[in-house]
Amino acid sequence: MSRCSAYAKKMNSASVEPFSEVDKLHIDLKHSVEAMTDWQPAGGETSARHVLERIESVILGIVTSLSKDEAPVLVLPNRSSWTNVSFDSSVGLQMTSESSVTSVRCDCASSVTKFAQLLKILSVIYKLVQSDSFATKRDIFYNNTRLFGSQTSVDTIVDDISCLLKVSRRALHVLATSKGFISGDLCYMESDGTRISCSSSQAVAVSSNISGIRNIVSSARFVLIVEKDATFQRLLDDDFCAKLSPCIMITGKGVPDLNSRLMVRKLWDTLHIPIFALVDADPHGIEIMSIYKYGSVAMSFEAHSLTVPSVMWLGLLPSDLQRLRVPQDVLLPLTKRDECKLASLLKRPYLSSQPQWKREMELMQQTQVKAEIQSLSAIAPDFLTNIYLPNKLRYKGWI
DNA sequence: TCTTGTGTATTTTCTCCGGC
DNA sequence: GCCGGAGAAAATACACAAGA
Repeated sequence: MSRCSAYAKKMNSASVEPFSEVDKLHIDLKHSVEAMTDWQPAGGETSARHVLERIESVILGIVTSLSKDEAPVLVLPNRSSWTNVSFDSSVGLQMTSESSVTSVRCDCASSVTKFAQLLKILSVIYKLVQSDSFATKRDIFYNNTRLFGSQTSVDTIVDDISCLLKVSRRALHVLATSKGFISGDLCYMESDGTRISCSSSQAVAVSSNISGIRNIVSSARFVLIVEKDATFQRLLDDDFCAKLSPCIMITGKGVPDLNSRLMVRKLWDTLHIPIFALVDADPHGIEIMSIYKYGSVAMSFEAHSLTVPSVMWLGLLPSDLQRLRVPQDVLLPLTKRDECKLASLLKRPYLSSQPQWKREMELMQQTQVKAEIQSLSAIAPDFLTNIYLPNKLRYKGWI
């Protein structure tokens, strides 16, 4: 008997209520949220007045320095330093100190350009907030391409300003094009009143104004975060959401953009249903899943509105590769770079609260192999949709 | 000399565009 | 139509230069 039909037989003969484990998890999560007296949904938007006041206070500091005949300096918290970040199991990676800072001086040749760029973008943001209009980072770049040089510098400075003023990028009236897609048992209303239904066979682009979403209606029993668009499309083609159980699927197409992360957080705040991650069994897949669950260092100052610490790792687990006897020819050897990435992931502060994750990563280190989700099709073309995921959900195969 | 800051490289995903 | 390159969005790691 083939492995595929053996699993199918096991599924059919199972006496347990389908997905009762998912429902149990749902109840546990609801209770844990209710028990958290200090729990609050992702914060509301900072008022426009507030943002304008903070920009004015920065400008006032510069004017004061000039009036004293001193060179103005902008002190930015270092967004790439782990020394400014601490781990809180209920929030994820959070910027708690500003012991490491970057000083952008206007009297220093190496930072005078950045100083000018910061002031230019601050002035653009001030006008946008004042006029209640919005612009994309690309709009800002084309505003003065000679000054900015590349769009990368605009991206970095917008996030630096967001961190400096302690307000979200949305509150600065700066948008980024969403790259994520969502599908499944979900209806909601956009800020402009447009009613969106995600239940059709076509996926819906994740909104670029998540805070404006209201009237969310769903009878989904769980949310499935899918790392890659290719896997997402495959599950969509197989009608995974409708066939298996009412659910919501979302993909951020690789490293997730802010809107996809905000959308997952919005669904968690509203529905309190289990959220599972389906990623490649490689260091980058684990990193992507960690960004949804614990956040990133660079955006740790906004962790309270971006992370969902209840995210569970559903697959593809390194131990699944052995358990399912995935053919050796579809497994890939770990590269030197993968090994470095894995070693750095094992040092992350949140790993101490995830012993099962740690064991899986150590297993990857031992076996020296990685695998993509698509490698499951080597067992059977429909293995992922009809066997792997249903069994994982039925038999509590998440960690 | 050591620390800090900056720039580059690399990874993931996908889309778009031009050439063959 | 297919292929390759560029670009976009997100991330981290590392090398090198500058300043204290």
